[in-house]
Amino acid sequence: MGINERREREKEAVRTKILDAARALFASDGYEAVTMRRIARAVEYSPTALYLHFKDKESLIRDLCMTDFQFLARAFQKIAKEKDPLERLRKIGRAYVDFASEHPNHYRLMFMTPPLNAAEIKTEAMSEIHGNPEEDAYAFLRGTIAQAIAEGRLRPELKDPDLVAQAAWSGTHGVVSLHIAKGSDPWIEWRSVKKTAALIVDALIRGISRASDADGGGEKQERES
Amino acid sequence: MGINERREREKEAVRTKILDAARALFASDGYEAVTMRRIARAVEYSPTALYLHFKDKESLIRDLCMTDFQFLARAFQKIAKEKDPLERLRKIGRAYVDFASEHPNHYRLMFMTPPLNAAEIKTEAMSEIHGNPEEDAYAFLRGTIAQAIAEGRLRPELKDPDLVAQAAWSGTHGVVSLHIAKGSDPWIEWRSVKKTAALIVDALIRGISRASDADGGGEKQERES
DNA sequence: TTCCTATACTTAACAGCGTTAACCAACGTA
DNA sequence: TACGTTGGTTAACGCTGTTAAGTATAGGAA
Repeated sequence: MGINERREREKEAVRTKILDAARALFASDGYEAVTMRRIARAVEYSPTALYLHFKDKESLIRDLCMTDFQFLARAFQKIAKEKDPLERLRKIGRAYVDFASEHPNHYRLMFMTPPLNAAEIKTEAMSEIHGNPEEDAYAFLRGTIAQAIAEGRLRPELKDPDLVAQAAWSGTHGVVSLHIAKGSDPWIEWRSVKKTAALIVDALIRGISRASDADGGGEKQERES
Repeated sequence: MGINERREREKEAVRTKILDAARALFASDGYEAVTMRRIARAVEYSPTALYLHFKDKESLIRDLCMTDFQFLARAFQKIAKEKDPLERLRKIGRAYVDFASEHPNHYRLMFMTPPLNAAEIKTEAMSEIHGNPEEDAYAFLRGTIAQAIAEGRLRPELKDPDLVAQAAWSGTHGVVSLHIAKGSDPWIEWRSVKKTAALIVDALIRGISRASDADGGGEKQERES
């Protein structure tokens, strides 16, 4: 009965082939270049063939994102060995900024574009990932904050790990998304993403740390154009 | 010879009529509802008539934005009377978040959507606005930071007003843009924009303030769902 | 008054988009 | 050998931004 399995394998193969083509289009030609017809041309199928593998463009894109989210989560995993939660927080910030700088088109898709169907669907594939710090980048960040709170490293009024995690996330997201959206605006003398991100991460960590802790960290001054 | 002037007035009238219709569409039906044909239907002209008044959709949209930028700058003007730069900074943050919360569709257009023509054109109308704190919101923010630096309120290593201004901007932008783009993601237990923004603004101000100044501010704890 | 030209506008059309309906050919099964 | 399932196709619909070509009208000149 390996015959059905073989078919499923083949189907899965063209599925990932489609996803890879879409990803390549994103990376090379940017967001608006990714159309169903161009993806189809890239994989040498008719445009309608894509609909045998994905319900519509929206869900194709969402599938694309999901693997990218896991990619980011895996990047975070390399930081997991850092014991000190505040230092880990700083490294998370750096890894996040690196990811966004290296994959701006993916970043835009993942974090700057509201889903077309305002109410998103909870697929089962996602519920496995969700909450698991090894595959869910937000959970990893949240866990780091929770540890900092548990160890009494944060100011006493900061007791909600979600709130603090979202604030921290917002900091780095703000820097990178502003650059992606407005970085070509000639009216502003932009400073580099790296520098701005370093400043905001340092200031934020100082700002949420308990007084006795607030002087540490952020010591090394990076230089750049 | 008032005849040409009258014509020009009439032309200007339908021009603003078009812009108003587009703005209304944005506000009521959101970003992707704004199409040339729908604008045209709203003003009771043929779709192609819009091209007599705007080069293309891109520049129509940009014109729309420009008046919105000025609207934001005027909102900031109400804060100008606040003398203390750090307190003014806090109020800027609040006003910014309020603006974004009240006009999410405009916000998305203004700050979350990269321009189609990567290289933006410097129109003369813009060069009048640029740098003038009364019409340029960024200039107003930058000026506030510069004052704080001049008065010795910031940590000594923070000497570049653009860098600090961009970091501060990124903080609030991060919060609101994350909510606009991902606020309907059911996997995250979102905290309110207001609360998150208050936290990040307070923490940031604490984090960039000179040590002697860092304990002040951020005293009142707002409550909400 | 009559002709002419510039101007504001329209209709028709093009190419590309996401998506659906109808059709077709090949394969595994009975 | 006949049959239904499966993976693919072509044709088409209604939408998008935009251009080309045509039309009516208003103002100036004869």
